Amino acid sequence: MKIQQLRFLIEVVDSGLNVTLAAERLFTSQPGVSKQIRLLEEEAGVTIFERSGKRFTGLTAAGEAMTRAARRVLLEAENFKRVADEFRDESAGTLTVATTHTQARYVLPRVVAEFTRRYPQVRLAIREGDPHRVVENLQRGEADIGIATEALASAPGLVSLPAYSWHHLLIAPAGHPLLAQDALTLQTLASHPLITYDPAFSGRSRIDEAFRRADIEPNLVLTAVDSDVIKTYVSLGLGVGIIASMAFDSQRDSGLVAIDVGHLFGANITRLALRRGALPRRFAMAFVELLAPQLTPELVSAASREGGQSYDI
Amino acid sequence: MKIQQLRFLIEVVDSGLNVTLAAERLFTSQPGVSKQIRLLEEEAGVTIFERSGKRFTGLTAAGEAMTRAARRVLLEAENFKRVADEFRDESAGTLTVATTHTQARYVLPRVVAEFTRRYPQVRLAIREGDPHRVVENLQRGEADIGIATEALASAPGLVSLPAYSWHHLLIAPAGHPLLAQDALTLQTLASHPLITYDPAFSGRSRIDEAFRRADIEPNLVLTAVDSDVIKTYVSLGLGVGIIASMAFDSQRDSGLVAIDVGHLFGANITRLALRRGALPRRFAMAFVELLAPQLTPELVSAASREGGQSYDI
DNA sequence: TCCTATTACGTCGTCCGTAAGTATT
DNA sequence: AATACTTACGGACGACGTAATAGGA
Repeated sequence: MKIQQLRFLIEVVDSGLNVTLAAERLFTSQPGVSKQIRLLEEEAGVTIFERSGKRFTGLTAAGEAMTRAARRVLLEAENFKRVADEFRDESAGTLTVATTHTQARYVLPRVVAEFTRRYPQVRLAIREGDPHRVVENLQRGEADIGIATEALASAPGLVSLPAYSWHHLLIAPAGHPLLAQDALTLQTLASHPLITYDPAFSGRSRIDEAFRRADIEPNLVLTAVDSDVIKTYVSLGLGVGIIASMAFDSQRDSGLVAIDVGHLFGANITRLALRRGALPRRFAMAFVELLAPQLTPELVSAASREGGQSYDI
Repeated sequence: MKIQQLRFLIEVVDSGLNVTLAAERLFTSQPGVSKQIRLLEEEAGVTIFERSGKRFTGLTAAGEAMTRAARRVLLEAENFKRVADEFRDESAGTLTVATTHTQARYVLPRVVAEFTRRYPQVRLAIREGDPHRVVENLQRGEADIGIATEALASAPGLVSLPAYSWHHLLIAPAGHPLLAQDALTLQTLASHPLITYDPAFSGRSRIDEAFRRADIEPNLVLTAVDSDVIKTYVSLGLGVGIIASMAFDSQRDSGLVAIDVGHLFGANITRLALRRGALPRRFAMAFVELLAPQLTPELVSAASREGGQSYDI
């Protein structure tokens, strides 16, 4: 049994049982993959793939279990290499962070600034996408760290930790009548045209939930991925905006006034996720600590190892 | 990086940094091992072994961490094979149980009888030794299951579960004055010549502890590994014996009388141990369940995966 | 008929074993 | 001087790529 055979096996499974596609992704020849799969099956004495003639049509029960076991082996093999990398050059390498627009635009800049100062040799890549994209990036091992408010907590194969808590702000042009209100309610809010985030972004679920629970239909005139877009249209008088607290800067956003509406929509927890079982490199843990000081390297290291879902044979 | 290189690395470390010995144990040539180690170091770009000239004198910090990581890879590789074995032939294979004399002689026979009836295809091997030997067998992967009353709970690299509880018996020839005593005390006991287990066996630690706490010096005239030896000498009138409750059978041991002295020495818990992270085969779990019905396969399977000690780089 | 996996075959790499060399105790 | 690792070299196996073949959709 060779590591590469396991790699082939996993790639075939992840390519939807298409050996040709798997071979392309592995930058090798299709017959080579085919043969190694066969050799693996012979050595194990077990049929991994259900075949109808020459097509792979599914995984046998053995194949399911062996795929899971193979993933573990590969994960540990990656970790081995990562340990070596760590010692070869403590402070060089690549750190890929998958996150959403709001985080990338308003939260990460100060973290990135400090990080690149401390680790000038680390190539930092930020992948922006919606929360499900973030999850996917992590699951595939294409990103080391994921940061998002949605989708991370329950994703299989990942561990997530709370990074920080925030709430929503209402923004409106200076002088807007809503700003003079004493106790703002959802009812009042619903009587104005609203601009906020796209579904699945930046705590939008909390907003929907609050209105639904109150059985009020908000008047959403525009939704955006991007807080800047929201602010722009609010400035133009198209409506009042609801944005994440960290997206507002009273200096930069002069002309707009923000008031706290945390009491209406509750607190949001932005979480940080890692692939379960994948040991983060030291500089990755440093990045995490810069983002959320309570997440010490020890804590993050322990979390990455914790709770491997037990798999039965 | 190849699995075999990791195997070589671990064997060299476990051979006390002696490459020649490692090569012998691996049934291969010494230069081959030497070369693969070197290749591994080159590929990783890291020095694993400290050398003084041509001798290996120690592990570098990187070597320590990489050794730990390599062990994990190998453990998962073994698990992969075990999964394959499980499916190739659900009910064939080898089960090695490491245990102490008392367990092997008095507890396991009924378990083994039932097990071999249910799994006639499984080759069952019982390795007898003192508790530290049991631990060693497990740690080296030479045994699948360890059963002992001592040493298992705190052993690194193992997980242990309580199997059953027992207590000590006092045995004496029929008619012995001690048997007529109403409330037996340590003090009374100490006034007779005693025969019991060797240190580190069958709850001997509890016996020592009880006497030490009462600040009484017992008169140990003979110690043995083996309850049968103890019974023999008790029959000969050399003294009174203290043995494990499961070692006495009033039928077979006629001529001897036993009384419970659990109130003097407390309860002993015989534990069952597995190598941490090593997935037991189904028949191994069946063996465990026969021994201790409360240890269900689900529970054992979960335990084997639990609490991987986190390792830092 | 197209697509996909297997079979066949030649080449290159690499792993392993033997033998000689060199450094350390 | 003995022991232990490294270097050198030759042989054999194995992995991979190309080309041809067979089996399904």
